[in-house]
Amino acid sequence: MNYLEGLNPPQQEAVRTVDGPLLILAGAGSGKTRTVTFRMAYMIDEKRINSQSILAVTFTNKAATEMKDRVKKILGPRKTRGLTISTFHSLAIKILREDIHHLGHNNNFTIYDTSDQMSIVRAALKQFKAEKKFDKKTILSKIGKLKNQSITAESFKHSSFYDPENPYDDATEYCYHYYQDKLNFCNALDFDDILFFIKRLFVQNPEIAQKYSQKYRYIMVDEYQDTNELQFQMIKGLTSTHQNICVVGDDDQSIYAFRGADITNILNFEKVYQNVKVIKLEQNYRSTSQILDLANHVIQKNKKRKKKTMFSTNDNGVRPFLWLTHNSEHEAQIVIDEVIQHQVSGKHLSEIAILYRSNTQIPPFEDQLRLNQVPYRVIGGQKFYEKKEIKDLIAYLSFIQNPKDELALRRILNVPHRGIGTTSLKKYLEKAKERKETLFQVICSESQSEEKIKRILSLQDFVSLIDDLQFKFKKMNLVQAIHYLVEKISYMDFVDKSYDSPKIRSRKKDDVRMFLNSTERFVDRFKEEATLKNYLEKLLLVDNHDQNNQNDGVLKNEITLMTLHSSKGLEFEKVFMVGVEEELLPHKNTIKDGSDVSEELRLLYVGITRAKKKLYMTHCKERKIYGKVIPRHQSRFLIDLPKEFLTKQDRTGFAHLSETEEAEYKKSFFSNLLESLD
DNA sequence: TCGTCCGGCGTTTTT
DNA sequence: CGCCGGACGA
Repeated sequence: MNYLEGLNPPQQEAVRTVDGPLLILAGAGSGKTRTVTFRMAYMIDEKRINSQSILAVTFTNKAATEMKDRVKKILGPRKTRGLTISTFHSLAIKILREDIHHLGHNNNFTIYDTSDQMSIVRAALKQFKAEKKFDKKTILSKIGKLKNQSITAESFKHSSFYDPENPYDDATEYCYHYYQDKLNFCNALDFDDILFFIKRLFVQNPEIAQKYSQKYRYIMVDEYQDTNELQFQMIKGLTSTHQNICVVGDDDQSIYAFRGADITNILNFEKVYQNVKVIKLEQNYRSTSQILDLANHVIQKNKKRKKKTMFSTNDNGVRPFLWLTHNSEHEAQIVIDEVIQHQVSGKHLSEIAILYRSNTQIPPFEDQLRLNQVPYRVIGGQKFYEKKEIKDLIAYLSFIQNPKDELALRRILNVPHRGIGTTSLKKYLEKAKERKETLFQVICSESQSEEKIKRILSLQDFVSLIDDLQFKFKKMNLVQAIHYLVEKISYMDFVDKSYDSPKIRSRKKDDVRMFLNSTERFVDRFKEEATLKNYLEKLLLVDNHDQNNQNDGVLKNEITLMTLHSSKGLEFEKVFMVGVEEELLPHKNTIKDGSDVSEELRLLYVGITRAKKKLYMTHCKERKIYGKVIPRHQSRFLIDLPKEFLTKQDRTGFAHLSETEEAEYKKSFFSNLLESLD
């Protein structure tokens, strides 16, 4: 097969450039995934490079899976075998499971998620006892940022990041120590640690970095503009024995600085590696030229960027709209009116997306969609494994796997209720601290007590339950063992007792069943690889976006609602970007004290470039914020825009319609009203 | 030990 | 306006 056919010259150049550092600046809709997957196929099939020495790194599992599927489609499963396409975190975990002992840690570690982190910081703050109240979220994000800068709890106080005048730094310093001690004690790592440990491993033992670098002779990184400092360091380590590094990205689509993404990684790539070849993919195959013109015009206001201008040979199309509406209800109403028009004209609803800056904008749209019985799907929101019931069961699994996992133990100790509440827990925790033992060790020895009081008896029951479970999980396969667990602790009965509303009860029990089903799917898929450890890892790293998406690639007839952030990488025929107004885009918190709003502008750019054929933006005259009506203004990014870029229409009256259209509209409005009264 | 009431606060998100 | 977390009472 000729892997260069059907590609434009810069795309071909990118495919052919296999050796040495390569930076592909791939603008929105420029056929990036196509180029990258063809490049891998070319390397394996044409250049006869062993697939085992090729590594592609992505951010999300979804992107990794997609890339794998696309390469498999080109090469077939046989030639694809051995190819590693992985997220940063999965790869890092794989390396740590093998080599973390060089840092004096146990490879049996557990991974703590955000809510685990929060409960540790909460406990730390309780012990810190300051007059002033500190916000645990702020502390946690400070700790995360420090880890990203390779600052340990010990080095914080002497680092340039520590400001003795700032009381928050004092609290952070205390909490960081408490937090990290707790993690160590529990044999746990948080998401930042996973990368931080890789860095330390590679720095302290360069021969290990070299080992992996020699294994992966050809490395590719997707969405490079989103990498943070530690991810950059990890790639540096992996390329310590060669320079075959291809990074792909678009600085104009960098929207994750708030979580540590460092745009200078892509801007400085040419300085870090020698003899970098730069290829720009500037032809857009996605949008009409009027949509693209608007996008180009908007983004050029950003000064710090790699210069690149997208062009297309597509149709002119329809000029994008900006609609002014009364309030958020009216905004939703006219958007959904348009959606219905699309629907009655017989077109597929999967062609439409509603994009917003903040999840708080969702309710009026959901109301309107339900009212009109338009099928829809909201992306994001609460993750499956964050639901209480699922967390309970996962805590059992974590504890069975890692008996040092104190958080898991605390979670399950009184679930279902065994009469071991916070008072007893506190007592045991203190004893554990005194004796330098784990919580479970204390509980075991307490249960040995001769006293035949209720508390001791239930402790004994608990200890023998855990004993039994550990045995069963060793002996049975995962599905049988988890079913046994749910039965043994009568978890369904516990759920029944926990909620009054029958509706919520059945929803929660469905969640549990869904969890059991997903275990079955996991075991079916991974067979003998389906260990408890692997399952826990998979659960935590699972992609928020594809949990509802176990369908077979057939698009459902429903519209999609999601944040601008989630929309990156996707495309739709029609896009409605709603709430394009000051304090929402740019968001309120980015406006204050002359801070940088360029990321907000890029967010607008990402939204615009999702649209293939039609783009509608909206803003309101006023909006209810936390129950209070506030006057609103259109986004600064769209003011002063020359007329030829955008059709601005006032939809609060009928001014945008001709007289006959107005009569038509009023007629249909009143007949709709009469219908709804039936 | 568990339920209820009140006060505070409120982005974006992956792993 | 609504959720979450802490305090306090049964």
